[in-house]
Parts: sequence; structure tokens; C-alpha cells
Amino acid sequence: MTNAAKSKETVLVWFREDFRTADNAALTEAAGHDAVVPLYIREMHPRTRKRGAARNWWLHQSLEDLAASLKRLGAPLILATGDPYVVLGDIARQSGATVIVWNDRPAGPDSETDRDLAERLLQDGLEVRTFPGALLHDPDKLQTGSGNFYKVFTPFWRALESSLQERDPLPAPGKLSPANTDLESESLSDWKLLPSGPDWAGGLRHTWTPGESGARERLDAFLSEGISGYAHKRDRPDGDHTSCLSPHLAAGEITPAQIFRAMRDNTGTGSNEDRAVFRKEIGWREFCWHLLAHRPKLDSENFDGRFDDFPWIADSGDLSAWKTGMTGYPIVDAGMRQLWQTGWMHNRVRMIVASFLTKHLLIHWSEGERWFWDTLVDADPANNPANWQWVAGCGADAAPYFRIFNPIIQGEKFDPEGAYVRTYVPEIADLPDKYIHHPWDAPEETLDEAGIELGRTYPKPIVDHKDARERALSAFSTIKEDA
DNA sequence: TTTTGAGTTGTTCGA
DNA sequence: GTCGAACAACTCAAA
Repeated sequence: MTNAAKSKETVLVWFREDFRTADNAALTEAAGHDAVVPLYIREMHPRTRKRGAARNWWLHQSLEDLAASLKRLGAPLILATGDPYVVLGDIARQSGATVIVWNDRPAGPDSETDRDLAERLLQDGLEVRTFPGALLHDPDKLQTGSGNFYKVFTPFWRALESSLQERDPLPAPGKLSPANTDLESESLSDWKLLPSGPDWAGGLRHTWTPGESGARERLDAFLSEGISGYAHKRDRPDGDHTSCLSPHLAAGEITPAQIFRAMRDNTGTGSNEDRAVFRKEIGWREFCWHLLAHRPKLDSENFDGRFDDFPWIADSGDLSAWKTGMTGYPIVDAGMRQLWQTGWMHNRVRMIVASFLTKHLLIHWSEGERWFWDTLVDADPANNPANWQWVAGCGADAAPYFRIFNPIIQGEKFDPEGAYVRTYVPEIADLPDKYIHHPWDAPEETLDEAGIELGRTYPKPIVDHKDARERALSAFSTIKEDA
């Protein structure tokens, strides 16, 4: 027992993209203190990239869920707005906290700001303890033999897996002691994170259960059913064959360590190949974060600088047709509408629509990246730019430039019965399978029977595939000359 | 230092 | 319909 005269030691836990109570090192550390003040700050720092609308919708739910969990544990979540340095100082003074803890953001502009912030708080006499973020491996400590960071996925993943010491995720604390002062919290509804005016979130509500327990349920369901056949079926958008954990990972509601641990515990379903392929997908997320750690401006600068003078075309009409799912290519339009309706898009289809934007339309990848950033519930500062750059050809480990997806072949290969297209492009649902991915080839009477008038009920293709392909090949050939 | 093997996800063409 | 080659050449990573 400590000296009874000793004053209570109060600790602030600063939550960021880690909205969970389990496997949360900062929270576990805080739980050992006399009093805990959990805090979330709506950051007004200019270096922080503002969340898109879909992520804000998710954030609202996630904060509600976290607040409920923390309340059950005994310490209510405080919400505040402002510069983190100012807010942390204020709340520390009000609560009498002497210690501040948080989990590091592994990369990006925020992680740099956080280091400065810790310095300043320290100078103010506060004790700051930070913990590694949720990545499997510290980006600064995974290097090639010559001391560089990995730019190719396969050797990256080999190196990571061989050095990975799988740890047991931390359990959620059983109890938190509250601070003895009453602290003012802002009201979540005042933040207006939910759509006002037109309520576009109906499809999102229907599709997702944000929050830590929702994440856990999703993982358990995936491991007990979905992972079986994952190695091959994950490429099929016409069915439920992927984990759908991405938005939960983006919000930090679940960690890779928890996922890997659950896979070790749940060996009943899925072949070894299925499990290895799924682990590798988590590895891709890791790879992207390591890239961001070494290229903090991944969202605004070409990873491959040779693309800096690439002849992109600025065509707002084409861009808007793409965004609204009105390109006339059913698989592309289905993907863009799935994104709009549910805040998510199947991975295979992301590649198809991204290839279409950057190669068929020759529109700059950052236009697509920004649209995804605003509309995806899983919009992630590392995954989103890294994968856009990868598709565009200027990213790490990118495909050869002549690899241009044919949206018809991709549709027929991965949505052979057109079930995916019919779900999201209902105006052509009555077409026979044979024409579902290229309605413009259907005979007039077939279109009539399906109630389709091309150019009126569904667009004609905004570009011809063959022409667009040749145009892209010649545009991309300029890259070589620049070299 | 030099060499060697390899590199998420594809398409098209012609035999 | 199926198959293999061509599509380029470069960079990365390791030996």
C-alpha cells in the first residue's frame, strides 16, 4: 500500500485512431493509475488531413461505442476540440493529471507532429508516455540488407514474417478509476459528423456495425465461415468472400495482432493457403504504412518521380461520369455505385475502377484518391494513396504500364453471372448474362426486351476500350523517354 | 562490386 | 477454345 497521504496520480489517455479497449497499450498503462481521464480531441491542426464524409460518419458511431465501453469500465470519455497541445494542457490542469499516455500514430504528418508535441508537454512538466502503434513491425526497424526501406512487397513480407514475434494481444482492462473532478465534455451530436440535409448514410447503416464489438463479430464470422476458399474467392465481388475488416482496422477498433491471434485460435476453417493469403492481405496494409512512414507525402507526391510530367487529362465531365457510376461500363459503374451506397468497394473492383480512371480516362490518380478518401468508410492515409499509386503505375512495386485492365474481360471473369452488376446497376438487370458486361453489343431487340435504351436509360460507353487502351499506351510510353 | 533472379492482382495476338 | 509469347526495361534485394 502506498502512503495514504500521497495524492492521487491522474493520467490522461489520448485516443486517436485507436478506438478500442482491448490490445490498447496506452489504456492498459492508464488502468494501472489511480485515476483515468480518457480523451478524444477533434484536432484543428492544419497538418492533419481532414477525414472524409464517410469516415466522419464512422467516427461518430465509433466514438459512441467507445464512450459506452469506457463508461462501463468506470471512466467517461471526454470530447474536446482544438489544438492537441492546448487541449491536453487544459484538461491536464483541470483534472490535475500529471501523466499523458497515447499510442503512436505509426506514420504520416501526424506522427511527426506528435513527437514535437511530446517534447513541448514534457517541457511543461508533464510526463508523456507513448506506446508503439498497432502495426506488426516498427517501420524504422525493418530494412533491407543495405539499410533501405523495402520497395517491393514480396521481400518485404518475407522479411517481416520471418522476424515476426507474434505477441498475445492485451486484454481490455477490467476497471478504470475516474478522476474526482467533473470535466466538461463537448457533445458528440454538436460535432455534426452525421450527414445533415440529405441522409446519404442509409446504406452505410444497413451495411456496417462500427465499433470494437462490431469488429470482433466481423472477425469471428469471417474466421468461422468466410475464410474458407478465401485464396480464390476473394477476387469475386459477387458474394461475401472478403473479411470486410478494413474500416475497423482504419478506425483502430481491431489490431493485426488480434487478427493473427484469432487465426491461431480458430484453426477449424480455411485451408493453409486461405490463411496464408489472408495474412498476406494484412501484410499489404502493413507495407503501405511502411511506405507512408518513409514517404509522408504519399498522398500528394508520386512515389516514382518520373511521373511528375505525365500528360494527365483534366476532364471534369469524364471524372463526374466516373464518380457517379455513369461510364457505360457496367462493372465500373457497379463499383462506383457500391462505393456511394455502402461506403465500401470490393478490392478487385477497386482495381478495375482505378485502372479505368487512370488509364482509360487518363485522369490523375489523385482525383480518384480524393474521391475514395471522401466516400470510403475504410479510407486510410496509407492504403489509399499507396494503392492508387500502385494502380496508376507510379507507386511501389507497380504493375508494368502496359497492364491495362479490360473492363469487359474483368467483369466476365470475376462476375460471370453478372450478379454484382445487377445489384448495383439495376437498370440493365434484365439483360442476358451474355451482354451484361457489354450492353452496347446486344442486338436492338434484346435491349428492347430488357427495357434499355442506351444513351437514355443507361449510358453508352464514354470511351471505346480499344482506343482508350492505345491512347494510354502512348501516354505511358513518355515515361520511358523521361528516364 | 558485380551478378543474378525476380517482381499482387493483365491483355492481346497469332498459331 | 487454348496456349505461349510479346508487351520493356528497370529496379530492387540478396548473394
